[in-house]
Amino acid sequence: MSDGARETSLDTIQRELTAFARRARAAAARLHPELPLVSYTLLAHIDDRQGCRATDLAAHYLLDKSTVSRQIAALEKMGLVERRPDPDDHRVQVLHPTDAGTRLLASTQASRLAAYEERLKDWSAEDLAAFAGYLLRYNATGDTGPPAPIGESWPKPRP
Amino acid sequence: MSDGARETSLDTIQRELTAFARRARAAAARLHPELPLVSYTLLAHIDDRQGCRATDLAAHYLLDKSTVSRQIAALEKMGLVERRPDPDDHRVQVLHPTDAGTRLLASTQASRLAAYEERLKDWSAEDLAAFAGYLLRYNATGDTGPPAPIGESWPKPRP
DNA sequence: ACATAACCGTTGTACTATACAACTGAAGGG
DNA sequence: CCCTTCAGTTGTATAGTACAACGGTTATGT
Repeated sequence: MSDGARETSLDTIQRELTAFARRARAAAARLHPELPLVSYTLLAHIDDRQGCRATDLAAHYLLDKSTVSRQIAALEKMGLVERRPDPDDHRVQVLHPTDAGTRLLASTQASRLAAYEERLKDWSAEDLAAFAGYLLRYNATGDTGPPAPIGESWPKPRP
Repeated sequence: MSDGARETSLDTIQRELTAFARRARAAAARLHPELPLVSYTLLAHIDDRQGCRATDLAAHYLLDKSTVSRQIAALEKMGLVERRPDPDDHRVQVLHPTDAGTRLLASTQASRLAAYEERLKDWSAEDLAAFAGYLLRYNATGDTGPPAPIGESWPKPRP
């Protein structure tokens, strides 16, 4: 297969992922004016890994700690998460969703899922699985899940 | 029963696409501090469809016209696009990239492509093609949302 | 033919998300 | 004990965005 085909694929991937990114927020905002996209994402993560720290969130999403701090503050003010002191280390705050947070998250996820189902209703289960697999694979490269083992092409140290 | 599998795929797609969106901007900013993501995207579109109107951009990216107006103004101030009056309709401005815009876009696209190549170097050409195909299909499927402003069938031709 | 509607773009205002830098407070080592 | 490192907060600045109100332009209906 020619390099041209590979380049075309890369170009398409770049273009389409970017196009998606451009619309994701707007779509999310329309779908859930109550729980902004970022808050939703962080809340979902907190719920997923119960008891995570703000620093974990920052590392996972490549966000500045100040950004996370403010987002968490907002979530707390909305009564969706609570901070618990870590007895072992008084610097850290352990984050947990409140009942309200869990409930709101569930309902948000449900309607979000419904929107995706609507949008992807014509896709076969096989295509969905394959697409999901590619996305996972894509995001896994260069992700900050398990401490990056290898070269890590994106660390971007500040000069 | 395998509705569960379908739901899992949908959930993964939703989660991973969102994760991507979360990082796209940061990554783009690090990669090209000179040309912000949004400006880049709009400039690319203007270059792609030479002679498009601001309203086209707004419709395509689901942006408010005021947003596009300001972005265009910024691009113009940077000397990357120019507005030409449309003789047939004095309301519209026809947008064209300047030489500088074309050049900057080319260099930006090149290094962006290189970043993707680096990131996806382990993927086979077949996987890249399949992933690109899924993304195209995803983005091409009717844009959802309560507003559903206009028919907007999204032709999305690829050059 | 003209009033009215539809449309294109700009500007004023406000809000979210974000970064960077400076700071406080808490461990952890010499 | 200092000194460094780490977790989080706060001050400040900027991009990106939406919504609403507006001015100019074209299309439509009676």
